[in-house]
Amino acid sequence: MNCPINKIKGRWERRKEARPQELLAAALDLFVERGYAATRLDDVAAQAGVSKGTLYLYFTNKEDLFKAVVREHLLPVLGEAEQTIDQYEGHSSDLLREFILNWWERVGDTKLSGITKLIIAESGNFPEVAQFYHDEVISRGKAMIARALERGVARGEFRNIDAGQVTQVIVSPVIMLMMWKHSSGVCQTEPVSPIVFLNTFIDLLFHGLLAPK
Amino acid sequence: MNCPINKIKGRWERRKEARPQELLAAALDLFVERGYAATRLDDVAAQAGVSKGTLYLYFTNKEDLFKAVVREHLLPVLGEAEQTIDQYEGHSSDLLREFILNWWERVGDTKLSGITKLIIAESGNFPEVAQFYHDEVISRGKAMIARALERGVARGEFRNIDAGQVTQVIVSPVIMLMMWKHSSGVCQTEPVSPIVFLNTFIDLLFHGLLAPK
Amino acid sequence: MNCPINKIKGRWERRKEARPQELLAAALDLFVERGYAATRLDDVAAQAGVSKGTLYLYFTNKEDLFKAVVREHLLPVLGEAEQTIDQYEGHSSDLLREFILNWWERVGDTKLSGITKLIIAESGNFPEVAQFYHDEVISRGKAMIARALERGVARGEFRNIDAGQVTQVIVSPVIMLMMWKHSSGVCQTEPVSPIVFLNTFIDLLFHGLLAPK
Amino acid sequence: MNCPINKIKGRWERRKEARPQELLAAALDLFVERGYAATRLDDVAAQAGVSKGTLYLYFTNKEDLFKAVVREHLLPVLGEAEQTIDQYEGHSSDLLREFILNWWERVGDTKLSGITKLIIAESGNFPEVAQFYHDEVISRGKAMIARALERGVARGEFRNIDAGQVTQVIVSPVIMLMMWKHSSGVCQTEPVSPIVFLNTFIDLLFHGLLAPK
DNA sequence: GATGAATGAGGCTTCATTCAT
DNA sequence: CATGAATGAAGCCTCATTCAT
Repeated sequence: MNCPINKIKGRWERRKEARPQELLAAALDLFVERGYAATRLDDVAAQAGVSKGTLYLYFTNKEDLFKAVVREHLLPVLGEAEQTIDQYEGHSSDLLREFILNWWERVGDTKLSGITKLIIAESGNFPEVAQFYHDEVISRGKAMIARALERGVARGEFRNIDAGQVTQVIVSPVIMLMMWKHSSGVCQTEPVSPIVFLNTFIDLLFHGLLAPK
Repeated sequence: MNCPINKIKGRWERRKEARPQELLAAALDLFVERGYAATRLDDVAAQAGVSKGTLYLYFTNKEDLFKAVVREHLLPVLGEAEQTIDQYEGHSSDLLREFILNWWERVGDTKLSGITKLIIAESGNFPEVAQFYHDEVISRGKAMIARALERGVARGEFRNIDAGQVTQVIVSPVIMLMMWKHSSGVCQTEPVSPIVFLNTFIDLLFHGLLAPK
Repeated sequence: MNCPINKIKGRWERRKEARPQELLAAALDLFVERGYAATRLDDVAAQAGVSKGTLYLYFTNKEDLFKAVVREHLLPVLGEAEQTIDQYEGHSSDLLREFILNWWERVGDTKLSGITKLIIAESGNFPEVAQFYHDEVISRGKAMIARALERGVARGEFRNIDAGQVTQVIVSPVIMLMMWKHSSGVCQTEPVSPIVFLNTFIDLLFHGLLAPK
Repeated sequence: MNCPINKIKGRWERRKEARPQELLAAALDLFVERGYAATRLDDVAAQAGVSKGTLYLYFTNKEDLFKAVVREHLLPVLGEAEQTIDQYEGHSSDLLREFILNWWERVGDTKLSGITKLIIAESGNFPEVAQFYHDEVISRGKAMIARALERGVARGEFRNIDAGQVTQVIVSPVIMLMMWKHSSGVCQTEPVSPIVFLNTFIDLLFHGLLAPK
């Protein structure tokens, strides 16, 4: 019952079911590190500890692998955020602050930020990937922010602004941070604390830069 | 005056000047359209109307070609901006507004914005390109903005903020716009007027989002 | 009677008979539809409703599977035809006509025609398959026709022709029809009724094309 | 003027222009020997004495290479045959005999017969190739024969037959011979003289098999 | 200077076969 | 008996770079 064979069998079965997860983890790492075009499927397989061919047992091709990575790692975060917003009860500026900081914590401060960078960087060269990402991630994300803004306006908490425009403004600092994080030193000389940066931004967003008269 | 060094330098400079603008223009177009890794030197040569071999007469390799594009098209803009800032005499908030809008006009609203995107997107895969760009463009650009901010603080026009942090805040909307522009519709559903976006941003930067009490 | 050999043989025969007809049927379908090299064993197993591994329990490899298909589906037809010829009692031209039409009905108008096409098309790339097919099918088939022709000559019903040559002539229309059938429209624009074609051929074979004087 | 350099130069320039022909010759050899799917472009290049990449300087891909082979080697033969038929002045049975024998001599007895075999064998797996071949070769070839038959009927030299049907009958022996030739021993034990076979066929076609009463 | 033919390493994908369970 | 996960050799195609002319 405790012989080596059982151990081996156990390990194998566990791996069999874990394969897709291992591959997705490896793929996420490499897509984030190198981008879409530059990650070689050979390397993904090697990093997952399997051979090239094994990868094709679980994913049709590179594009399918990428989509699976997004579905596995990014969509759940979106789902949770949607719930949070729908159930929020406090002031809309707090909702936005929480949303931004949460977004940073759950995505920006994670490998996942690399996916955002990848899309911005390479979607032009891979239209199908771009389309998929837009439909599954971008449009859902934008709708969430716009809803929060409209809520603030409706409750008289915000000036009467154009939700679409301000959505892009709100989006920009987090995206910027994600980019910087993955530009590995090209765009910043000394390390900047993302939290400090975001608070600076939110501060400006709500109180402005001008000195009080 | 007639020593060998002068002869060599003279020949090199003549050569440098003779480098066909067509090649640099074609390279800029394609780097911007497809990114660094994805532009084929074949296509650059073809678009410039010369043969692939000719390209190698003027540029050692792809990297050298890219550096030449940056030197030819981006560095002059930086030089002019530096002069403007040093000579400015008005309120620092006007200086910043002018700087941002000018940056948009001279770079963001131009093919050149594609270079910024390219660097952010791909510098991780090409360390030498990253190093070059940082040294020649990023560090110079950051220094400019920091100087303007410190001027504002010194003249009592701005709250006493951390110049380094705010530099990044100021940089973000223009970089965002440049990214969006080159994400070919993936990141925005309806077209956004960059000028409107920038004014929204500057507005928030100086007056904040909160409704007046 | 009880020696190991018998046990092995017994087991082997039981195994052989147990070889699922589904696998052979699926293999026939796919070999006919796609050819030898292009049928994937994955697909054969899937179409038979078993796993790929199961296929290897019954057949050593692709070649063995193909041989089994031939043995299962083609050899019985040959056997029956041999009997028919040996027992025939009428005019040799009727024998030939019946033979040709029967051949069409039992093979040509069936999936089995695809095997003939496959052999002609690909035997060059698979010498062992070619050898097997020649020994088991071709040589037996040719012997049959030659015997019928020699019978006709011996009985004074045919001109004194070279049986080997005429064998090939007789063979050609049926083989042609089988080819056409599997060239999926490439070699014929309008659909041709095989029966009409064969009768045209037999007509010409016995009466010639020239107008009667 | 006669130095080694000149010799080398001469050789190189000659090769440059001869490349496509060398590649087409190698491709024809290998397509004929192995079929479409089984010929590796590496081997084509190697047989032409160049590297893999060179092949892609002249042909977009495998399909394009195959089409070029057909255009280069097969279409000219068709053109000549069309002229011959249009200008013929003798008896239609002589025209047909000449056509068949000429077809054998110019195509069947040549490597080109392998193309016919390839198409019959593999067109089902490569629809685009099939379409091309049908449009460029099959339909033109059939039209030719039908025209010759209709001429014979119009001049009272032939019985009043269905041209379409008989076209297929006439086509069959040559196609059969081409197949046999490329079935390398699978379908025939002793070598058969094609000329003897064709004459046997034409004989039967015009005089029938039955012994004179 | 200019050309463009040639190279060959490298990436994606397929599939017959093996083998632990 | 049956499974299906895993392998890895092999094939198509791309493209930065070289070099004879």
